[in-house]
Amino acid sequence: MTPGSVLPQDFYARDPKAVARDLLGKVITRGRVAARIVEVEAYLGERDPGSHAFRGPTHRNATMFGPPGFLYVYFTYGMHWCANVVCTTEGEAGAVLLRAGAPLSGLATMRKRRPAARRDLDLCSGPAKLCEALGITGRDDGTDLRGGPIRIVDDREPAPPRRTSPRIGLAAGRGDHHRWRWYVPGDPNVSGPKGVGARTARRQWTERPRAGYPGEQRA
DNA sequence: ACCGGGATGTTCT
DNA sequence: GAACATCCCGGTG
Repeated sequence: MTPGSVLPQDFYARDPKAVARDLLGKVITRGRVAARIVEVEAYLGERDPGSHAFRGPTHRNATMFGPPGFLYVYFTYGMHWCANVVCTTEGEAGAVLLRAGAPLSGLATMRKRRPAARRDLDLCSGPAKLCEALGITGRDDGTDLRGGPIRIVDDREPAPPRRTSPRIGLAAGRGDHHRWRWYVPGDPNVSGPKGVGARTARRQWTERPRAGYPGEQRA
């Protein structure tokens, strides 16, 4: 993997939907562990019923209201961490949820952190899995993505193919109809809806592999 | 393969 | 007391 350049703050100081789209294909790193981002979701802040910031600032979502280019990490379902990238400007709470990645390097470390993963395909194929593989916890909330332990870099690979879909896991009426999820079609690490109709829905959302995209992993 | 349900604790009603 | 931006395991076909 080429070294790559850290994404500048300007990259994050935009509408979360634009940031989400442009984050596909970028690389998140922690030490020697790295994954290519293949699935994200945009959350628009106080005007988005699906966002943690919908009801204004709280202790939990404070980082979202800070400057762009920082990591917002939250705890959910009593046992999982999820990581977001803070967008727009200080005082606004736009963010992008990192939902899945394709393992690039440090796979041995990932496997150690995620003993439940039976295949490499299970290492980063979900928001909480990605956090666990990269060792992201609440301690990393509020850290700078340009200079902290966790960084997002552009390794100058060509932009991957992109698709959109409704966001996953939102209750009805929480903005679940907006197509604010972006993913790389055909990448097997992309997470999908669980439960009834998963197979049909997954086909609809993930579709078929396209031209071989660098970093795309077939395990 | 495809489901169904349990785990587990913080946040907000 | 309910909801929750989830994951994993074990049952069944």
